[in-house]
Amino acid sequence: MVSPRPTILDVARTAGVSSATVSRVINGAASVDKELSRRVRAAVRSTGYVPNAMGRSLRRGGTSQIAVVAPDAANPYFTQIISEVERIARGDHQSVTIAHTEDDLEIERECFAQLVGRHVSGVLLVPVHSTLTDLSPLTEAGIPVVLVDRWIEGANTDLVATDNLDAGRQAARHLHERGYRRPAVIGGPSQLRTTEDRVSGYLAAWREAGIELDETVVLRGDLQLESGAALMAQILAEGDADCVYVTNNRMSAGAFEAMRGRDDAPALLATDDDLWTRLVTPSVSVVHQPVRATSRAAARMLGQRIANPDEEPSTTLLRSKIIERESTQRGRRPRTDGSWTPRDAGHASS
Amino acid sequence: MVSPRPTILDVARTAGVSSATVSRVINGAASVDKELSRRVRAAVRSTGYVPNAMGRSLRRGGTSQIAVVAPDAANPYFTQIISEVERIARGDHQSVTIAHTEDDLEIERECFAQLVGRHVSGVLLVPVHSTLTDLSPLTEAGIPVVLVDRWIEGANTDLVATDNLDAGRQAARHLHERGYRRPAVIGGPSQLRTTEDRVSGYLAAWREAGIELDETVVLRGDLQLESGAALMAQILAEGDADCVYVTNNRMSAGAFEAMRGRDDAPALLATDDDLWTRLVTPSVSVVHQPVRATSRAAARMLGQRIANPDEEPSTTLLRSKIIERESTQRGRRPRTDGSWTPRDAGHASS
DNA sequence: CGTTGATCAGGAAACGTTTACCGGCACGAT
DNA sequence: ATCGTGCCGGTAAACGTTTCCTGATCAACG
Repeated sequence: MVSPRPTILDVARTAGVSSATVSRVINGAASVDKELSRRVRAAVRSTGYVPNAMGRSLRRGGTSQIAVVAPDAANPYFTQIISEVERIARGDHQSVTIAHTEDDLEIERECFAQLVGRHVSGVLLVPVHSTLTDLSPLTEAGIPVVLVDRWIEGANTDLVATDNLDAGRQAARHLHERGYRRPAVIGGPSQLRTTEDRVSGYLAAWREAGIELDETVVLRGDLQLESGAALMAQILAEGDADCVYVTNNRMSAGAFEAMRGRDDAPALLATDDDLWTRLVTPSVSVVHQPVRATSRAAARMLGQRIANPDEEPSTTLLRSKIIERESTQRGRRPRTDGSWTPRDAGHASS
Repeated sequence: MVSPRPTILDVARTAGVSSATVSRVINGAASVDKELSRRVRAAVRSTGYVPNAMGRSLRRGGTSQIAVVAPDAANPYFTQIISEVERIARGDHQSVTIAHTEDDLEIERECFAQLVGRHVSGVLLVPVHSTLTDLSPLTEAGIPVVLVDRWIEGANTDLVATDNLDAGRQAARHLHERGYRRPAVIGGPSQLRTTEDRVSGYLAAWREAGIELDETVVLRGDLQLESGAALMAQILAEGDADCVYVTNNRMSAGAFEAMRGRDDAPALLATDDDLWTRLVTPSVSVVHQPVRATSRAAARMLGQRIANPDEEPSTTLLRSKIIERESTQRGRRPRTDGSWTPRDAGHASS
């Protein structure tokens, strides 16, 4: 049905030269006679030849593929990393492959083996677990790894992440400065270092500000929207807190939803500058994670680590920043000016 | 620095057998003596052998990689397709590579050539352009292609998309049933078939309902948020329309933003069930595109097309559905119950 | 006991490319 | 005129795997 694809030999025959010359013309390495070069290029066009990447990689001893491995496609870093790393990869004639580990160590392990077998030139990794993820298959195979967002115990590879401890401190300071004094916080699973650091920083900053805290101010969810809603409902029911910091984006949305229509709601400080936070009423103040900058830094770092494998691994921490909106302002009544009403259709004339 | 990776020959030597036997054990095809098989497996473990995918693909004459090609990572289909196709790919021991065309025909062309060279086993494609995208490099190389979301003129490949004409009609009917009579619509660039079909369906349904329309009811934006905001501002300034249908998600958010704080705003019917539409006040009725179902159908279809390349291409159209919220309800006053106020911090005791 | 058939392991070729090596040719210098 | 040098093109090997084909061993059957 489909004619067999032309190989370099077909091109060579058509141009009346050897395969070596064709290769030289294609890769532009050595100098080739003008006339021959012209004939070769013509033959490439006329045969529709496209170099076989498998043969090439086999001979060259390495692919030019960069792998991006993340727990899931919903991870906010994922698409950002993808577009950043693609930009860099395209310039370097590399391609990008991806894999999702679905937060499963076994899948992650298997995935590493595949990447080793495929001789990828580098890996951007958001690991599943801080202690149980085992990088050694990759590192022993000499594959450069850059960790993104999550740290791995004892790994000496590059790391690019946000300074979550600092993010938590900034959150606490922001709320304290605005006069709030009875904080609560919705954290993630205690093994997850990112959210845990945010919680720690938050608590530390409140204590430094002279506020006594008992352990009941920390509630832990599973990062999903529903869990944020449930925990916020609990906070509302207890009625103790006057401000709540939510440490991830999905739970932030849930928390906001649980507060709708409540007059006695505490101030809300959410995480991630997602679209909804500026569209809702009242608009929601957020701790903005520098995802774009992080992704870009990670992609760059991998690029230079591939070019230069034997340098010392480095750690880059990027700072979050607070975007202040209405939800943490004192005494604001956004409901009187922040919403609109669909015009009554009855007024319409046809 | 890094020890060379073991090859199948190292394993063979260690186990005292030939490379052929090792290959047979690994691939589990032919039957091998129990004892030898045991020795081979032991040797694989002790050497840390991982098969070289390049050698394998070269010999087998094909990789097991599925490519996903989309204009940009922000495309709502992108992450959905990724996770669906990955699920299928993993079961089939395939991996997934991606490429973004950045809405650039030249990049898309180059990308196709790469995929041909890499002998990918199939491509899921959201094409850049309905008429200018040229699939022939892929099809001539015998690579199965499934188009997602966007149609290509004259291509006889599989297509999975949403029925946009129907989506537009549903939008019009929804608004008409609720008593609105002076419609407007914010469309995309007229070459973009998806939004254009929605606009056409919308206009057709209004006309069928006996409403006279002139051409001024259609405004065209560039799909970005800012453009939606600008066009909605224009509609508000003219004050003619009593309801507005916005044909893509980004412009929908912009349109909503432009309506905030306006008492005389028309009803809003947006596109895509994004998170913000249910969190804002008033919540926004939407035409929900079945992205998940579409992605899943596309991934399945590619799977079976790879398994079975010579069947007739098919077209699958999935229906949208309307999710009714507050923004298209008559006479609703959501501002009185849809928003909340951060508690005044002054009330707090330390 | 001999022959046939089945089963299974090994040798070697093949996939398509790059590149080390070699040889030939042209040109310049002595 | 002859030799040396340098440039450039071709030949062939090599990358690591799979698989065809062959040969050997063994069992069963005539």
